[in-house]
Parts: sequence; structure tokens; C-alpha cells
Amino acid sequence: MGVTLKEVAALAGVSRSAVSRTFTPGASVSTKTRSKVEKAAKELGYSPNALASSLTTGRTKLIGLISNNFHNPIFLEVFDQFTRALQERGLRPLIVNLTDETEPANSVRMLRQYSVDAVIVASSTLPPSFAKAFYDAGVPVVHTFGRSATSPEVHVVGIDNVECGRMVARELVARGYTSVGYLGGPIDATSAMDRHRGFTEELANHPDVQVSSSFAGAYSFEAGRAEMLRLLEGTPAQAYFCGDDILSIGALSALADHGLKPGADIGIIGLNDMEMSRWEYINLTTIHQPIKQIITSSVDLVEEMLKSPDRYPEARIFPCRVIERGTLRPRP
Amino acid sequence: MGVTLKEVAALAGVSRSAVSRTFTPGASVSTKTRSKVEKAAKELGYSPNALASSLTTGRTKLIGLISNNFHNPIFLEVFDQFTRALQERGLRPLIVNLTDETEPANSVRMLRQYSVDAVIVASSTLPPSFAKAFYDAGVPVVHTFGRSATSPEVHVVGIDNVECGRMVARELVARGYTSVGYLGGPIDATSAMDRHRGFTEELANHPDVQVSSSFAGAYSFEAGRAEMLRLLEGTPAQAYFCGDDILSIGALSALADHGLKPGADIGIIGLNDMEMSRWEYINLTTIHQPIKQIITSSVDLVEEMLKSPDRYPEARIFPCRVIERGTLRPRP
DNA sequence: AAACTCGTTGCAACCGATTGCACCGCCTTT
DNA sequence: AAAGGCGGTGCAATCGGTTGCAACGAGTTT
Repeated sequence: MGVTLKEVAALAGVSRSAVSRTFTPGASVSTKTRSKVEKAAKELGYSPNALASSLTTGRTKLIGLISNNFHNPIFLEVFDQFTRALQERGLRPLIVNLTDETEPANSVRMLRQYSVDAVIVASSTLPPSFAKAFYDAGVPVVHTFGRSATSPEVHVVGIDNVECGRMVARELVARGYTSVGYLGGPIDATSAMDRHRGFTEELANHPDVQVSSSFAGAYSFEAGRAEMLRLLEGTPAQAYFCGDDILSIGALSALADHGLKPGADIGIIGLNDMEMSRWEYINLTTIHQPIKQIITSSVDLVEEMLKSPDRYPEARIFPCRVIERGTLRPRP
Repeated sequence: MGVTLKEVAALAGVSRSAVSRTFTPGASVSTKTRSKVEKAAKELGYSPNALASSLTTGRTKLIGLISNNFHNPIFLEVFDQFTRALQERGLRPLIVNLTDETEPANSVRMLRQYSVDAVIVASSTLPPSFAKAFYDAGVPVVHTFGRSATSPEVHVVGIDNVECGRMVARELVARGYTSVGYLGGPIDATSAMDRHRGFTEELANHPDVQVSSSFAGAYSFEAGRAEMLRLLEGTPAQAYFCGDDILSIGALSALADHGLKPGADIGIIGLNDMEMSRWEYINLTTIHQPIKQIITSSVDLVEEMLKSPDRYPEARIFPCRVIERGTLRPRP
């Protein structure tokens, strides 16, 4: 099945080194040898064994891509972008599905066994310590959608969640809501905590506005729906900042159950601006998170780390903005 | 960074073979040596390099996972299941995103460079020839969601799309619809063709029922919506069999634009039964495709191929069933 | 014509593991 | 006491490549 260097060398009548060099960009080979080798290679259908060469070069071009959120449609967009961005640069994603497990040790061991060149942790719910475990194991790591402040050893690419919380608070105040609620993601997720903090801090400046908070069990449709149904049992606020779009959509579904019109009866604003939020009958007002730029930038960062592994860790924070659609009362 | 066999051997005071054998299940090592080695390994934080060992064993435990559908939410479920099923068996998914490319040559070359043990093609829109390219290159391959009949060289796991088309036709007839339409996926996708064939063949037995057909450009929300909007310009049928759930949801959105109530005014039935179809305000009547079983079975098959590579190719076909929800008129 | 470049090439060691084979000591058998 | 069996161990070759080093040959310089 596998044609090897040796066979090509034999057929071309040159040494193995010569063959190796023809396939190594920048190596010194005469055009004559090169063409002999290429001819033989084509004839045999040879293509170099990336794993074998990784043994000596120390580079596998394998990148671990870790996530724990396979129930949020936004992650389909995330995977699409990541896999394409990596492919375009000749890197290969090795996926780790962390759904049932949050202990980093196993993932670290597994990804080290496969000698990945770097790891991308794509999650807004995993703690910084998770990414740090890779750093400690000497594996270059980027935490995409992570929290920037707490772990300066790890590269972080994402948004400023505290600022997003503030932005939403200002937006709701500007629209004249006098009682607002935060319906967040998992209470132990840094993204949920930070958004909450920004939201309540900003609203502290507006004592006339009532604030309440609750947290759903996950960033998922069911969790958002369940939590909103619960809130509707009591006296709901006039508008809710939902932790993300999928929670918002769950909440919208709960409103529908009660015959409430989003926007008119109760305001809902999400965060992410995923494709689905644009769908006509969802039409969610939300905060746009520049997913594509975040991912491109993450992969850029990975590439740069491969060149200079001791790169000083940085946080790349992208600005967000409000996307006006139909689930919030208009500004006066 | 990487601790090697040699260093462990030195520390434990044994040969490299001894260390290797301690980490090879079933190899012969005395408990005394084993414990010495384990102690040294733990002390050094050693874990074997899977890629290096693959050189001699010929097994990488890497499985290529190829898909071209990153815009259909069902694929998040598919990825979730696949990555977990593979992980559970100690296999590692190497993802290939085929969105911009349908030429197999590149994927084949790339996956051979990484010496994948097998390849899973997870797509109902790629032609059988795509999977066959891997077979021809000597790479074990399973085509999940593929078409069974045409390429006996390749293992296929999925459903009988022709039969599904028939099932839907019978269902619509039983509910008394006298004019029905097929709103399929891409016209060159085998799944769209087969479902169409079953649907129209079955309806040929019912000359009193009018049948029309059209094909959307993709299995996507936008495509379903656009196509349904187009149909609503003319005289629509009483009920539509949409190629899959996401097309159905797009179609539902088009109906909403026109103030039409699904179920009451126009019937819609999908195929897949993805999570989203259960959402209260979608509540799509659909054909359940047993995704989880299909994927588990695909991975089982992969495992068996690793044991016996010359396994005679088979088609594993799973039955589907109607899931009654709110977008079809009730049976009389 | 001798000395000196400089691009090309092959040799051989090495990357981190596995494994067939020979050998060693020890226990059992006769 | 000699022969036989056997689990355990290390040597050395091997997997498919890469790369430092030395040698080589053709062209330039003096």
C-alpha cells in the first residue's frame, strides 16, 4: 500500500537523501535530479509519510481542537471556520470531544501521545485552568472564546464579556426598560460570570432600574426554555439579556407558550449573532460576536507560536456590536 | 519536552525493549521489571509516542472523518456522535472539511500522508465515486449516509432513501392529500434522487393524487426557504415532502411570511428528526432517521475493518419511521 | 596551472518506538 | 545429575523519513 522513499530512490537511481530533498521546500537539488525523482514518484504514486518525517523534524502539523459544546448550533459555524482555517494553512485538526469530561489530564496525555504541535481550546465554558494544563505540559495553546485576565500564561482570543454585559445594560436602559433580567449560561462558566458582572455593574449606575439574575444549566435551547418558563411563573422583568443566542431562542419558545410577543410584551437580547438568529421567524436582536475574525486570528496565533514557541502570551480582544432585529423595543 | 523510551529505560536500569513491553498489553514482562519501569515512567512523566510506534506497527488509530455539510445543524449531532464513538474506542478523528472541494484526489493524498487507518465519509450528498477513490487507494472506507446499491466495493451505512420516499408518499395519501410536492435537496445528491424516486414511484399508484417536484440548491435553511417562497408565487400543493428537516424549517419560515399555518393550510413533512425539529415552535412532523445507531454501527464497522481489512463490503440499512408532530394534517 | 568557490550528492547517524531471535537462569522432569 | 521447558530479557534490525558532514566536480579567480 505505502510506497516509500527507498523505492522511489531505487527507481530514480539516486540516494534516499535526494528524494527527501526534492520533497523538502528550500533544499538544494539540481533540476536534473529533481525531475528524475518526480518522474519516479509519480510513476509509483509516492507521497511522503508525514508522520515518519515528524519524527525527525519534530513537527506533525497536527493541531488539537478541543470543545465541550456539541449542543449549541453556533459550534457548527465554529467548527466550519476552524477546520477550514487550519486546512488552508496545511494544518490538520485532531478533534477532542469533551462532552463527558472536564478533567484536562486525559486530553493532555492523549494529545501529547499524538505529538500535536499546538492545541486550541474552543470553549467559553471551560475554566482557564484547563488551557493552562496544556501550557504546563509544554504544549502551545490558544484559548479561543476564553477569559483573558486571569491566566497570563495562555494566549486568549475572544471578546470582552464584561464589556458586552455593560453594552447590553446601556442598550436596555436607553430603550427605557425599568426592570431587566440576566438569564445567563452555566453559573461556573467564565463567560456567564463576566457578562453578568458587566451587566450588573453598569446597571448599578441606574438605581431606578430593577435587576434580577438567574443562570441556566447550559448554553442550550432546553436550558433557556426551561429557565424562561420558570421565570414566567412569577413576575418576569420587562426585558432579558440571555447569555447567548441559543438560550435566547429557548426563551423565545417559552414566551410563545405563554402567548407573549417578543419585543412588544417582553424584550429579549442574545449574544453571538449566529446564522439562526437571522432566520425570519426568530429574528433575534443580539450582540454580534465576530466569530470569523476570532477564529482566523486564533489560527494565525497558532501559526506564529509554531515559529516562535516562547512568544509572550497575549489577549486578542475583538469588539462586539448590537444587531438590531425584532426582539427588543425600539430606542425612543 | 518529550520524554523518551530511552530515558525511562536508563532511569529504570533496564533495556528499551523492557520499557516498550511494559506499555504493550500482552507482552511478557516480569512484575518486578514492570514496577521498576512504571515507577521511572511516572517520575519522568513519560507517555509513549503514538506516532513513532505507528511506524513499526502500521497502525495510527487515526480515522479520517470527511464531510461537506457544515451548514446543516444535523451535522453537529453527527459530529458529536462520531467523535464520541471514535474516542470511546481509542480512535482519533482527523477532520476534513470538504466545503469548497469535491475532488477526492486531494483528500486521498492528504489522508494517506497521515497514514489514517480508515476513512469515514459522512455525507448524503457526495457521490459514491468519492468513497470509492479511497477504496482504490487501498484505504479502508465506510460511507455513512451513502447510497447502498451502486458501489459494492464500499461499505455503506444508512437508510433506504427510496423506501423513505415511499413511506412519505403513503403517509400523505393516507391523510387525504390530493396534491403533493417534493421539495428536495441538491438534484445531484443521491439522497435527494432516491427519496424523489421512491416518492414518485409510490404515487404512481395513486393517479388521483397530483405530484410536483423541485430541488433546492442545498440542504440548508436558506435553500428551503427560497424554494418554498418561489413555490408560493404560483399555486402550491397541499403538502410537501421536504428533503430533510433543515429544508423543512426553511419552508416553514416561508409559510410564515405568507401567513400560512403549517399543518392546517399547507402540510410539511421532513426527514431526519433532528433535535431542533422537536422545538415547540417548530414542532415538525418528520421521518426519524436513527442517527445514533447509524453512527455507532459505522464505527463498529471501522473497527472490524481494522481487524480484517479484506472484509467483504456490506450495506447496513436502518429502518425509519414517521414522527407525528404538528405540520401535517392528522390521519382521518 | 594551482587554488578556491559553491552547488550537488551520498553516507551514515538519528528520530522514538517495536519485535524476532538468541540467550540466560531457574525450575521441573526423568 | 543431566536434559528439557520456559518466562524474562537484551541485542540489533527495522519502520520511513531528515540532516550534518564530507566528498565531489565544474567553473572562477589569480
